[in-house]
Amino acid sequence: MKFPKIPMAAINRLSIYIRALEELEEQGTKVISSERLAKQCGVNPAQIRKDLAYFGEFGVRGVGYRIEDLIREIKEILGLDRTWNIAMIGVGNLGSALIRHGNFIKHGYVFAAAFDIDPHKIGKRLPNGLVIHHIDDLEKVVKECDIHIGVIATPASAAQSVANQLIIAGVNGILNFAPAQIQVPECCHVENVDFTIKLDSIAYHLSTTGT
Amino acid sequence: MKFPKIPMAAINRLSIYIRALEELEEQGTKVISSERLAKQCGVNPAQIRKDLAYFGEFGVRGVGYRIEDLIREIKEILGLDRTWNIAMIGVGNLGSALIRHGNFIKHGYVFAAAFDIDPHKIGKRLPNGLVIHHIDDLEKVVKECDIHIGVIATPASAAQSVANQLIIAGVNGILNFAPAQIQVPECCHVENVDFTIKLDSIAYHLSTTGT
DNA sequence: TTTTTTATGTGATTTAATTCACTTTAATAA
DNA sequence: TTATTAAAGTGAATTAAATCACATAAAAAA
Ligand SMILES: NC(=O)c1ccc[n+]([C@@H]2O[C@H](COP(=O)([O-])OP(=O)(O)OC[C@H]3O[C@@H](n4cnc5c(N)ncnc54)[C@H](O)[C@@H]3O)[C@@H](O)[C@H]2O)c1
Ligand SMILES: NC(=O)c1ccc[n+]([C@@H]2O[C@H](COP(=O)([O-])OP(=O)(O)OC[C@H]3O[C@@H](n4cnc5c(N)ncnc54)[C@H](O)[C@@H]3O)[C@@H](O)[C@H]2O)c1
Repeated sequence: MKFPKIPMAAINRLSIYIRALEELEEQGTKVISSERLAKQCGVNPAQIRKDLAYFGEFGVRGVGYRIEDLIREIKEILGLDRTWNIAMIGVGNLGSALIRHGNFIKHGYVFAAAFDIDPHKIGKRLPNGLVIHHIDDLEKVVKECDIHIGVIATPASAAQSVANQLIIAGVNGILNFAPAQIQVPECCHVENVDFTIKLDSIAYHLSTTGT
Repeated sequence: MKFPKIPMAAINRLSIYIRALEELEEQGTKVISSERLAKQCGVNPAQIRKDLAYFGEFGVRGVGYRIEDLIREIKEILGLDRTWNIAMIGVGNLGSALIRHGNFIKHGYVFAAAFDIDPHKIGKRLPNGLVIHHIDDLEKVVKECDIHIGVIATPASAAQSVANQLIIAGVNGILNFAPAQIQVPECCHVENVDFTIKLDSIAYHLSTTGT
């Protein structure tokens, strides 16, 4: 494969493949074909082979993919052969639920610092041991804790200003839960999570195919 | 337009247009061109016109779109010209944060009932007044409360069984927060929310464009 | 060894989505 | 009333993504 531009959808599928492969590994399976993996992930087998082919040759013809190896390879492709330190901005309802959640650490994501603007919250210690910093200490703490990803869980009205502060602090990856379209420079990558868009899509389907 | 098959991406964009339009309406704007709306939403103007053209003609040539009318039209397209009653399954960390969250009601989504399997939680009253039911009462309560959408916020291990119960109860729209691939019949529409996939995508971008 | 089997890797094809570029229509100015 | 301007609507072109179908290579069987 020459100079392929890699579709974003392919990257997202790699995450899905990893989930399935890890489950299979737990069950003791050693090797799997693109056909069986495809069935488990609900995609086309050729899709899996092509997605992987963007990055190299990881299978054995006539045999399939060695699961242990493939997991390692995909993790390396995605940059998951390390841990990522995350800053949580906005320790409210959602922010604290996310920090409390144990699943992120399993995937190598570590909440390394938490920030808020509410004076009642600053200095408080969370169940997992983190102390809540003032948002104005962001740049300092980001450097100290080697943070590369920021999660925005503030009200929408604060989202853009928080994003600006993150970028000044040198954070180039942002996961935004606020229902606001934030503007960032080219160097920064933003992923938005908006549950209401998903609900809207469900409502559409229910409405069009008899309630 | 004859018999267009509507791309799923178009439906999701309609939600984004609504958000922007509602913001504009609050600011007192009455009319907007596809060009200005496109800039605000970060898409191509022709995209907006084509997305809308799947459903009819809503603009005025030479003028633009009357915001109030367009909001109403899009809401009707998406089936948002009504309220939707939702059941929350799994009132843990995430489930209770979602129920507590005030933004859903603004969009017409009402948490009408909550369910869990933990005996300590059954019968407890949530801040918003809902009583937590046992999951085995799902079918009965779904009927009583006219619920059409189910949100799964249980551990992944329970997700498939919960989905089965929802479908038996006649719920055909599911928003699934558990990191599990659930199997449902044709008639049921599932949307998955998986934050770690978004984080993986951020990790990939940070890794490829020098950390 | 040689043959058969199996499943990857990939160029070619098909399908889908997006964008362009032009036509149409409404409003405004001359 | 007529010309001009602005922006929606849309068929055509482009671009991107997904799938097919077969050549290729490894392993197993003969
Ligand atoms: N809670 C949910 O289930 C849910 C669901 C979907 C979307 N969201 C979105 O997630 C965001 C957070 O929701 P929530 O329910 O946790 O809200 P919340 O009000 O409980 O928490 C927001 C927190 O952000 C803090 N904050 C405000 N401005 C800040 C700033 N400039 N810097 C740092 N911290 C700041 C507040 O002090 C508060 O602690 C909102 O944008 C909401 O729309 C939440
Ligand atoms: N909390 C988060 O921030 C977060 C983030 C991403 C994904 N998730 C996912 O969301 C789900 C919920 O996460 P959580 O942190 O709220 O977990 P949690 O353990 O706090 O809550 C799960 C709840 O589900 C209930 N439950 C278990 N089996 C059930 C069943 N069969 N029927 C009804 N209720 C049942 C449990 O009693 C518990 O109250 C998990 O799958 C998790 O992976 C959570």
